Amino acid sequence: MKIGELAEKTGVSRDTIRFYENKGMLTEVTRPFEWNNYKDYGEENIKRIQIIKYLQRFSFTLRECKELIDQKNASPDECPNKSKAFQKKLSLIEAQIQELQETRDALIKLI
Amino acid sequence: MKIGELAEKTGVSRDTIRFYENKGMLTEVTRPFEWNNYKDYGEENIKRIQIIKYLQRFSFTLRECKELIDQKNASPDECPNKSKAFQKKLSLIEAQIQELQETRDALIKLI
DNA sequence: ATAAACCGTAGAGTATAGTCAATGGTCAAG
DNA sequence: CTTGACCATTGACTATACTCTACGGTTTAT
Repeated sequence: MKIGELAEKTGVSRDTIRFYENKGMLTEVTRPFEWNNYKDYGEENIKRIQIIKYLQRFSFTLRECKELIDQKNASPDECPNKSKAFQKKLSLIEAQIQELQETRDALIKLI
Repeated sequence: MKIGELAEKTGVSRDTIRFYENKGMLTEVTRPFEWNNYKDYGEENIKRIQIIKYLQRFSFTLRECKELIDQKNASPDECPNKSKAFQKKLSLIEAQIQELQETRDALIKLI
């Protein structure tokens, strides 16, 4: 699969794919042809990019996405650190909500 | 008032003061001495920096702080655009809360 | 055969709000 | 009179997640 096809299938730009690739977040990227230097992106990368997009919805950073992806590959039973990471992210989001609510209340008092 | 004194009185660093100055957020900065090139920061800047810190609590950006400060100088009756800006900021914060709450709920369902 | 569409790399730019380092000059205390 | 504390300027660096440009080579369609 060439980069354009992967871009189309995932809905992210070529540039973004190369960006992820440079960060070491993709897998099975080869250069199968001798007469050009085009790369081939394995099917697995469709799922990887979907996972990234999914995790980003919960405000995971790319660094965190990479950690989770790497861990998942390390242990076939997907769970232990994953749910810990989700719990942690949940706490963070709740703290942000709290802080914003306090700011909002202060603002309301002001107006 | 030299920069060090202003820094001490406001609790922000010299670097930050120079940063604000470059952004045109300070006033009455003169160079009253011929034998050195030390600057003199007018008393007014204490209040300016306090206003900036105050507005930042409500997540106003420096650009917005500058606009508000400039407007305030334009019209001695402080109110009209100011309260509009605060209303707008309030809506934004409430939208952020909303979004974070939705993310949180999605996360909770997931866990 | 040629133009459009694609591919690769490298490096710069975007936004925010500062912070840090280097350089050189100045002031105050002992 | 020298040491330490202060001042000014310039430019680079931080983090995040891309996006864009420039350059040159390749493939595909007409």
